[in-house]
Amino acid sequence: MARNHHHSANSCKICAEEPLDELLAACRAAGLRRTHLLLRVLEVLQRQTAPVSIRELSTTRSIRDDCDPATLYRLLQRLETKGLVRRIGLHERAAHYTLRRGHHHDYVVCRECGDVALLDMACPAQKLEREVSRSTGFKNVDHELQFYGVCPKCGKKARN
Amino acid sequence: MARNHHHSANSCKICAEEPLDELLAACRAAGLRRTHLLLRVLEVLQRQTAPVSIRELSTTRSIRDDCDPATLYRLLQRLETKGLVRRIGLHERAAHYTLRRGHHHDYVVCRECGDVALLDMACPAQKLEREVSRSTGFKNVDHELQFYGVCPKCGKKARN
DNA sequence: TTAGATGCAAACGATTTGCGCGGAA
DNA sequence: TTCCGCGCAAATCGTTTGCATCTAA
Repeated sequence: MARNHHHSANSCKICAEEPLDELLAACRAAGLRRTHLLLRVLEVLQRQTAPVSIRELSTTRSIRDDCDPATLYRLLQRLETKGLVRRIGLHERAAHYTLRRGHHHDYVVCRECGDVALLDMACPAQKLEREVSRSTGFKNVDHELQFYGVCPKCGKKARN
Repeated sequence: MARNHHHSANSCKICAEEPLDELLAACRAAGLRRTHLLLRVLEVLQRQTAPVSIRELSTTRSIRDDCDPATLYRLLQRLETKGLVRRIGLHERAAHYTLRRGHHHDYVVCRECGDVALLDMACPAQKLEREVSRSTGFKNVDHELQFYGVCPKCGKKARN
């Protein structure tokens, strides 16, 4: 089961690409310092619609040179704590991160190659959060929904 | 963020507890051998409604003695490949497993202590699988839906 | 008898942590 | 000048793998 990570994710028609300035403003407001690494990471996350792993970040050209893994982990933890990125589990070994964009997104993940595509549809779970909270007593409920399947590319390979 | 794993999961009113015999029959049909470890693992999974991690399995009284972690991992991989258990990511470091019961289940996970509760409600994502397949070209689509929140116990602690 | 399971030990990959230094505010 | 963030190195944890041995079928 090789994981290629083409990231064919189509972009969302609703979420406009947030300018870097605004992201930085949000970071400052959250008490983060305007670091070289922060800048680079935001740039990458901004142009990526699919969730990105730390390994992928750390091998990105612009980041590769000046990047210690530990620092990267710490930065993304900070960003997540401040609510600026969302951490997502995709059944890969490694966690993945996305910017928190205008509205909630769900994903389809290929079981064969790990490719992730963004879903551009009304999320059916969001309206249930309240119901879940009511029925279980859990507070502050949000959710994570992923679909898993075999992407067209891998489907084709299998048929040969 | 300590993870306690009380597993307060309430049981599902619909899924009857499957007799061990039937489980074993299914395993045999899948080509698995009736091993000591297999028996023990099935027993534990059967009485647990919440997903269980391999660590939890390996520290269960009945399993602890005769259990090498590598063997346990391999067994659960086999069981998953054969479609007998479901592997679930819960934002914990470790994967969790449940028996594939009568019908699909979703879960609420406590962000503080990691406690997992079973949700006994109609799953809103199941009917979307076809739609996702159609709109993305992914085949053989299923899904995983988890809600995250703060469980009553942890909510109380925070208020003190 | 034989393919499938196991135990042990070692490798691996993702993530975390401690500590002393450097840079943004 | 003061913390926050950084780099480096080592530790930890979950998981995988190779290999010789064992055992259910």
